[in-house]
Amino acid sequence: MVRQMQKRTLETRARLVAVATALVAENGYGALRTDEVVKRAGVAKGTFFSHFKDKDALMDLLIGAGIDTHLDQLAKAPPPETVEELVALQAPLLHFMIQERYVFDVILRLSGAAAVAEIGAIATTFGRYLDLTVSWFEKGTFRNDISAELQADGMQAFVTQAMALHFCALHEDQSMEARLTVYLRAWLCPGG
Amino acid sequence: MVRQMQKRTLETRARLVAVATALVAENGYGALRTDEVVKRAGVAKGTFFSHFKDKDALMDLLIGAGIDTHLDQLAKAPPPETVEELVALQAPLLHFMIQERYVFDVILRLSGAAAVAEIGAIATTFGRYLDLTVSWFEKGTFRNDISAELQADGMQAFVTQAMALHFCALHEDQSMEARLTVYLRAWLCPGG
Amino acid sequence: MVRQMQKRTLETRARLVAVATALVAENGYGALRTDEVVKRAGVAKGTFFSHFKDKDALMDLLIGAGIDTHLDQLAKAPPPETVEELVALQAPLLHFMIQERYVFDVILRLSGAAAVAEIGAIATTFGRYLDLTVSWFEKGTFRNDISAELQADGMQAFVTQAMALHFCALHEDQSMEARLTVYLRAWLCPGG
Amino acid sequence: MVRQMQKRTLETRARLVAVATALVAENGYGALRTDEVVKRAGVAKGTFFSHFKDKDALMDLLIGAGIDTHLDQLAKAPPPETVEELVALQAPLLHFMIQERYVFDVILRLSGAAAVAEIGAIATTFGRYLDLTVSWFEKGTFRNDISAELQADGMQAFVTQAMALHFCALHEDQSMEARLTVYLRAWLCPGG
DNA sequence: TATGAATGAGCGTTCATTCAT
DNA sequence: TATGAATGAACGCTCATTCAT
Repeated sequence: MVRQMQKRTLETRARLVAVATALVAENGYGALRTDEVVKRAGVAKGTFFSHFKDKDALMDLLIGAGIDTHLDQLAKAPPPETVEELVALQAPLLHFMIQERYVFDVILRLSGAAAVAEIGAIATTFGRYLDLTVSWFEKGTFRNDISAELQADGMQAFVTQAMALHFCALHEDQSMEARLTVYLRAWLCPGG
Repeated sequence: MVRQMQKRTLETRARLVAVATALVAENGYGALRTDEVVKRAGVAKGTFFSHFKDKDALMDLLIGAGIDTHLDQLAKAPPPETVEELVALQAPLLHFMIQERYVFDVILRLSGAAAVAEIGAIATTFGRYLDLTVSWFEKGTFRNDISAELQADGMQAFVTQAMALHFCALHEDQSMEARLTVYLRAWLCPGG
Repeated sequence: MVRQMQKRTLETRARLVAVATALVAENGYGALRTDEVVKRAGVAKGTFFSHFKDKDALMDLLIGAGIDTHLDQLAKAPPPETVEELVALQAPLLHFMIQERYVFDVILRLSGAAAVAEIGAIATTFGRYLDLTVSWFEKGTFRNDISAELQADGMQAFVTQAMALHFCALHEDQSMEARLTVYLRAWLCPGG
Repeated sequence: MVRQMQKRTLETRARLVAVATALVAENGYGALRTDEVVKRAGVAKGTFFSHFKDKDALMDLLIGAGIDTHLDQLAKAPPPETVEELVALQAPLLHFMIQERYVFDVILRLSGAAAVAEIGAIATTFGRYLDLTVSWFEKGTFRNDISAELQADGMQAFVTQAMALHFCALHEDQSMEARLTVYLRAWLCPGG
């Protein structure tokens, strides 16, 4: 049985997260420094590392929370019925993920947990993301020759590709949304 | 007119590459340290950086060469005519790219050049890779509703996705090849 | 009147000592960590420090007990009558003290109490050690030009020197016993 | 062949040592902080650690230099001919070594090199100290029944003992010099 | 080109000890 | 007594990159 965390523990952890969130808002994710978090939170360095295995664990939490907020919006909206709606609905989330190269890199690294024991916020949230999109495809609005899961999986692949190309100088001619639209049309409306 | 490189320069560069290749063979790409390279090559630290812009430039060269070797094999083979052939043909290359998480990360980072001026070996080789696969799809063996370029682009997306899931503990049930086969069938043979 | 310690208190303390003893047997004195002790004893960190002023107090107890066990043997034996007997009799104790560099360092630090109030197990035991050796010299078997106390004091100095050289790479040619024998012969049998 | 250090290297090292020496003069050995040394010397942290394996290596150098300075004085003086002269001559050195408990501890730890490869300044200087005292005893002023080396060795043991007791509350009644005098008389003038 | 000492900012670690509950 | 989260001040380390010679 997992021991219940004490109130003080939760408070300290919350303060660390709050401070980190504020610092990210000020300077971005890539500029976050553990020393600054610790200093502003008024806790000892050792306390930070008794709450988070390392800085990445904190980044995982922060970015995971950011993704989750966007997923909450997606979950509220009615299931998209066209490729354009699919793209438009997901656009805010995707822009969150590519706001900084650093953020995108962290997500690429942590979205697939290397070990089951290491499933963190981002990996969890990507599970939720996938579930949500599967539910969209289960309406049967798009392809019927393949499962909803596969449609969702494929969309994930194209979303990643579109985001990756966003950081590529050779593909500046098109917006990420335009690129994704082309991909998804070919993926979800073949022959259409 | 570009000044012809001097013999000694070429020799030094060749020695650095040879040493790096040997070290990679011993300890893998991720464990390569510039310190070790220069030490074993018998040159100074600065010499390394007068031959390579940065460590990534060397990695780009080494990994790019590895990819190119595999592409040579692909180019020799007749264009694949089924999804199974597509997967089987590319499998060696893909396994090269996922031999180490570090290698996969470098490829993800460098396959799309961040700036036009930074097109290196990996980016070049990925261009070649794309051209080659486009030529396969130009045979018209697969989809006719979308361009060969788009088919190749999509395959790229699925290949990346399949490789990424290779590093994910939650997806150890299926081999990369199996995963890719499912993807490509859905992508290249919709309704089939 | 000193309040009788409660049963639970004594049990907790005994458990802490027992656990620490076991851990020392497993990993040595230098590797003992309070974290491990309290974890295995199933008590809180603070409990440890309500039983022992600091970690040194526990080490003092543990090592002091080890020394005492050896002193019991020395006390049982008849007073040594030659330098060889002196060395042979004390050898087990000395080897206990140099089993680990860490142990030797703790003994050096605690054998002379820094403050009268801080006389602990090791300091006490060293007092007993000195008394015992004084009693040997009071037999008059060795020097008669100086007091038994001084003879014992000097032996202490040579014992310490011999032990210290044990940790010195430059003196690996001779065993501690051989070194000590030479010293004591010169100290206790001058001109002999 | 050991490569000749470059001028700049020597300068940097000298600056580090000079700064450390100054800081020690201000606050004592125990209060020396690597961060402060680095900061005041105007060099990078990494530079410090490329010159000294760790902080102990610097302390070894500093304290070793201090001891050496005193040894220079001892070397200049004529060989002592009485126990009183022996004590008086060495007194400044001994007081240097017990000026701080921290210093004495470092000396105890480093005076006997644990490995031949680790022979540092203090261990070297102790070798010199021993050689010097051996030369005193070679005059034949004291004992003739044992070698000069053994006389020197024994003096070392008593010197250590006398210094150790200096930090011991139970022996505050006598000065270190008085204690040492008693010891050396018994050691060097037996029967006298 | 070649040299290699120096850079440098940040991360992670240590672990005995304290103190509010 | 017992609890255990928090403390805290260093230290050591990393290692690709730069720059004066």
